[in-house]
Amino acid sequence: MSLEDDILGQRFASARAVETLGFRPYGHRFDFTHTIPDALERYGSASAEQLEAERAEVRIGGRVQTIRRMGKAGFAHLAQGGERLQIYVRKESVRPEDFELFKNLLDIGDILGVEGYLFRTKTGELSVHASRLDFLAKSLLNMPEKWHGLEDVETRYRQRYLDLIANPDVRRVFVTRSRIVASLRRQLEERGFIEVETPMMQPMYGGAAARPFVTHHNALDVDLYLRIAPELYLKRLVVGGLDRVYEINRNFRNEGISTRHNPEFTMLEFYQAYADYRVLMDFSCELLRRTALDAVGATRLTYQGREIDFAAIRRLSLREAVIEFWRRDERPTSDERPRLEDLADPDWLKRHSGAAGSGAALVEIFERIAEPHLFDPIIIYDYPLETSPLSKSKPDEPDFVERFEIYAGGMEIANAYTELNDPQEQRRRFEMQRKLREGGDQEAHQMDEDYLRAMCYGLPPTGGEGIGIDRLAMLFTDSKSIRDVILFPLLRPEGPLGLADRLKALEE
RNA sequence: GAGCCGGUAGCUCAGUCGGUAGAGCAUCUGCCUUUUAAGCAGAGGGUCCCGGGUUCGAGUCCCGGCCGGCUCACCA
Repeated sequence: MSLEDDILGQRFASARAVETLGFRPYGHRFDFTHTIPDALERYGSASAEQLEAERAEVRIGGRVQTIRRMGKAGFAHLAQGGERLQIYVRKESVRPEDFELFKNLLDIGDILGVEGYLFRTKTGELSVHASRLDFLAKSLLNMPEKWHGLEDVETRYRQRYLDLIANPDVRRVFVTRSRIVASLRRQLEERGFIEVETPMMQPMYGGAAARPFVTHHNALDVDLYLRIAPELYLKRLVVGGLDRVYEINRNFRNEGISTRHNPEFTMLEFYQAYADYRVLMDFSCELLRRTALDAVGATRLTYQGREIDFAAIRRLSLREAVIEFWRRDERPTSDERPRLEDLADPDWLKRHSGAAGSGAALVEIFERIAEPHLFDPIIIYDYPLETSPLSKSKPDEPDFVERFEIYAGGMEIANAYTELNDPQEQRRRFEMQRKLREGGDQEAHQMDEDYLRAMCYGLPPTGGEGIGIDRLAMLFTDSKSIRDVILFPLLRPEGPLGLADRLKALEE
């Protein structure tokens, strides 16, 4: 018999004994007067004398975190909402069954309700002087160690609930993530955007360059793709007159997993009719500035040891960025810093990149030369048309489109453009993509005639933008890995645990 | 997909040159009415990730596999 079976058996026996004492081992309801954070907020600064005078009666509930038993009395900490409050259980102050419960049957991890009055101990800690205990739930398995918490990364991801119990910082990360999303929603709502939900299962995937997950619908007998982006559906809605529309939801891309990539990730996409990418640049800066304030209370923050400031976002064209970040020592050749004319010269581009087209080469060079250095938040604008099949071209530079990306912490966090709204031009772009696809580019955009049809009815001039919520959460919580801001990141499935059999054996 | 690193008690970790498997917390028994990483005395608990191999002998060395992390590639 392993130790864990031993513990499971002990705890199961303890749950039965709790029942024999007259408690329910798994309670139904507990009417508390304060959450633990509320109680600390309300009474955290009250002096011992004030507490004694007021003798505030409270009922609190939470998970038992520590127990210190001393013969005829003892202390425990209850944890709730990321905070903890001490309780003091004295034999002569509670019912006999309460003390029996506390003395012999309570385990770390159990959920307990306590009624009593607030006081301060000798050492000054706010505590509940218990008059009555309620048993609310038994914990049958050992909790992680109290001092070091749970460090095993795999267990933290697979059993996130344990991570949340044992590591208070983890809770803060996900609270911050929630604040980010709430702030973005609030700002968009304030500007008259409405939130919608568009299909996650799509007969044709588009709106980004990525490989999709495929699934199958039995009744219709059709293959469907999990969406790689909601873009084409949101723009159909703009055609339908939803001039300001947004969606915050999951995208799925069947690609590698890394510290910056999870196969499912959350994206905000919003579309504003009658706006262009210049309007979105200004809006983005304000959006990020206020999200930072709402999420962490400041626009300056530290990411991986370096300060970044969301109130001061630089703007640089893609070509300017290549020139600015050009470094001879990172090049295999001894070329001098290029001039703008070089970046327009197909021969020069061919010499410096293996990519097929001039546009792809320019982007490849940018990603190699400049991207790693984009740590401070920065807007990079004017991308080659070739790599942007859904963006509107620049009137004075037909090989470039009105598109920008925002980088911060060395990561791309947003992508935006003036939407292409000319159906003939869109058809030609799709045909260009089809040629790339026939040339072996699996991620090239598919011809989407249904989308073309919508555009034929007339898409107003529109600016659209996508912001990666997970990466924003990484920046605002100083997380190195995207898995630390996703509650249940994708892992290979575990084998059978055998827990059902062990529980069954206990019952027999 | 490639390279590097890791997997030992429920948790956090030691384990020397290949020679009987260790500590703290947690658990169990006893004592203890203001403790707080409570304390004191005692006890139990191991598929050393899995499978082969070398060896008189493997947690330790070799090979294969599984799972995870990091870096790179792809991508956002």
